[in-house]
Amino acid sequence: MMNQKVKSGKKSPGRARPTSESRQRIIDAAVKLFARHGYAGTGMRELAAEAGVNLAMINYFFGSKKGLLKELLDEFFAGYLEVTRKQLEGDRDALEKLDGFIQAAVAYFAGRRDHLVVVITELPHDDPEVIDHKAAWGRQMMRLLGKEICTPLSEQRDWPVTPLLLGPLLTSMMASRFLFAPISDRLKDGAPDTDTGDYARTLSRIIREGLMPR
Amino acid sequence: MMNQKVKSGKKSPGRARPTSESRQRIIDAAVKLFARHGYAGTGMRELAAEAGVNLAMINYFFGSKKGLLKELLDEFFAGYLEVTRKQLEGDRDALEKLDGFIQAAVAYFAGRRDHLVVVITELPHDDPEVIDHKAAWGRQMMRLLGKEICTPLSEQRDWPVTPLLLGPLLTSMMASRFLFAPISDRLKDGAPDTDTGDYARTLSRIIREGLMPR
Amino acid sequence: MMNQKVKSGKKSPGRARPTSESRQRIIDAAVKLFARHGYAGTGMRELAAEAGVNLAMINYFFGSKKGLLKELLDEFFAGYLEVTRKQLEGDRDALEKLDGFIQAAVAYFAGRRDHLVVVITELPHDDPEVIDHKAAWGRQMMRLLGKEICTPLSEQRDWPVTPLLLGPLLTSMMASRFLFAPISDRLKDGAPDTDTGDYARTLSRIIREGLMPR
Amino acid sequence: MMNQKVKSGKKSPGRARPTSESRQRIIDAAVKLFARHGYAGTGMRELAAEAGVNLAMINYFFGSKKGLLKELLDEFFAGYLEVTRKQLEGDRDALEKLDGFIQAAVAYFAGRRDHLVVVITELPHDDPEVIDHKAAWGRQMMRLLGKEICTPLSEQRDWPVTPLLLGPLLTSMMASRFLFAPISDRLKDGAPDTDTGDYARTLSRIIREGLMPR
DNA sequence: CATGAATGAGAATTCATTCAT
DNA sequence: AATGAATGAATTCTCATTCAT
Repeated sequence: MMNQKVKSGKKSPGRARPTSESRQRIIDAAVKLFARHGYAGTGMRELAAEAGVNLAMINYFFGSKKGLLKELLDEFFAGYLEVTRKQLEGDRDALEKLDGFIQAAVAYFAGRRDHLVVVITELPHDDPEVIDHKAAWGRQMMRLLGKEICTPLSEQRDWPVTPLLLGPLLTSMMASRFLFAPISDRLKDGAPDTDTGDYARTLSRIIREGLMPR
Repeated sequence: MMNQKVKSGKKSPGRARPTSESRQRIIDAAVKLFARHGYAGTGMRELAAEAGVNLAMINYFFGSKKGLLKELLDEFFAGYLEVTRKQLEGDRDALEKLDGFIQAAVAYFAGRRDHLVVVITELPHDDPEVIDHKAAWGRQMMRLLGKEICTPLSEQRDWPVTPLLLGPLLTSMMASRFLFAPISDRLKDGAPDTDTGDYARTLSRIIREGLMPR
Repeated sequence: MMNQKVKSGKKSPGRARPTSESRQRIIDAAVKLFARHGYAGTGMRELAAEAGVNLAMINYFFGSKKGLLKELLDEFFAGYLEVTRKQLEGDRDALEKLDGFIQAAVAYFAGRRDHLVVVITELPHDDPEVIDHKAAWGRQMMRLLGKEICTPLSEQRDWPVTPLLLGPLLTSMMASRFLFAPISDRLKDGAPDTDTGDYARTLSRIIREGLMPR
Repeated sequence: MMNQKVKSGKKSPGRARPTSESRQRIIDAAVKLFARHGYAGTGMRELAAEAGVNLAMINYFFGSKKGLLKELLDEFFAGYLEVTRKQLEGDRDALEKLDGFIQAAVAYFAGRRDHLVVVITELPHDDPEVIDHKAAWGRQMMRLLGKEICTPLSEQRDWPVTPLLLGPLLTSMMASRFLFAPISDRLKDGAPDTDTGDYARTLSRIIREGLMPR
């Protein structure tokens, strides 16, 4: 009845894991295909084929398709939280922290576009098994944002911005470019992609100063 | 191969359509379920049951599941574009237009939360049959934004903001609250939802002035 | 429960029938499509579309899909039997009759290729409702062939040929060209079709003299 | 899109194939049912039940229902061509070859009545995916017949018989008995079947000498 | 680790038919 | 005579998963 393997993903320190090569190929294929066709829209046969791996291996390694999804989500969330923590904790000025966060997070997103898409498109779906993973992560993000950004800022400002607004808002803004990529690619007629650094800087500026220069 | 029904959706003025009642019930059920379990994650049986309609009627009216999806997307896009056009065209100041747009669009999103979720979560998926619909809509949005907002503003500002950045960005920002709703609901511990109008005003302010007061 | 129309096809003398034009269009479409995709392989939607007629009309006129098939079979059989009778009855020499029969039957087949294909491909299928039609017709053919051809010939020959062999054999021979048409067309590389009359004459000759000249 | 199984059918010598037993049972059931109700008229449920196999195994082994049909056709064609080649190649007299061919082919048909019926009734249907299989086979038959029978005979005779006529004609003649079997069975009132050998001899004689004795 | 076979449930779609208008 | 809506069963095919080897 129970999965016989299903190494629970967050045991050993760092990144150690037997990672039998096949395992990693499955993850890579999953990220790619889930991002393109969605989680539910991707079949395990297709996945196994893309990974060049026997179908049964997926369940062997991850217990189930959903286990694979959780693995991906956790991978992404762990990294995102780490990046956030690194930028927000410390004793810099709140606005500087925010700048640093945006730079680092955009870079993180840019390096994991497919992961990001999977995370975002699965966000609103209310699978009870999956939603816990997301909420647990969200709670930590909110706490950080509240403590390091919202509270300090609210003292200098006449209107409040809660972490429950700011968290989703920032994430959405930074993700927008990658979420809309398939459409943007069609519309930009061969024009080159903006540099990721520039993209982050623009976001930073908008967040801090708004669209109009002073 | 071709659907023999699928009345083309944009003939008569206003909202007239034979709308045999069943048809509408199917659409309503689809919006609801697609938003909760995703397009691919929703079965047609479940859909028919929710709509209280015979399974075969879905294909009878929409030709295919994908035809139904396109209908939903087009419905939403048409309304969104109309709202946008109404706010952006005219001879007001660009920033006033932007304010009006944000108010109206947030209100539009708030009234169609489920539609919105479907549209956003399907955005990055690259089904070739569906992507055209999205691109066609995107093109019109970009044109409007470029002409009415980006061009005027760029004259008063030293750094450029292209519609290809602004369109996705604004949409994502306004959508973020609704996209993250299932998670936010878990995290806000019974605190009441912010009023939609307040939400729009906050966004407006951030867009115009940034996070820091002057 | 019972079909409310279903005029039984062999009532009125000659060919009189209201034949509301739609009715004929349905028959024509059915012959064409049944010949190309088979009876079971043709859907009634496809059929209605090809005939330019509302789907429900088919059952209105013919009671059921099978009723339509029987109509086609009967049409063909009646004509075939008529042709056969005309050529075999009378007091000519048996071999002359056989010649006449082959000429007339090949001409009849050539004018109703699609009918022929439907009849032949449905021959071996054992639908109990349909098999009676075919058997009833077969019986009459056998009787004619036996009386007018086999019996006379057997007196002049040392080996017997029964109508149960000759009937299927002749029909198959004459039909072979039309049965294999889709393949032959691919293989003949643009060479023109043999004239139908020549085809009949060749068959006649083979039947009478065999492949070797004396 | 592509079947991942569908082992290509003509690798190893003789008849070897993994043939997991289920596979063969499916084939046997298909031949039987396709012959009785036609290809399109046979459902896969019915087929799986008859084979005593899980429904999904059919697609697992053959990719699709059509894949299964092609397998059957190819099986039959390969054997038929082999029989033909064995009888027609060599340096015997053309008429002797023809005799040998008829004996062997009738015997082959008699041993595979159901296969034969499937092949013949699918012949005139113009499914583009299937027609290639049939044409490829037909081409080889025609070439053999032309070289070994038609060309030699045409030198001794004043009227030509092309392989495009003779191929379909011979096949139809030999098949006629099996094609018409359900009807013939009804009409022969319990009389025993003619022996297959006698049937072949009669055909041979007709082909060589015609219906009249010298 | 890896594989091929197998399974039952479910997928989307189409079926022939009916019926009120 | 004709139509559009509706139905329940059946269609082919794919699903995620399991298991013996």
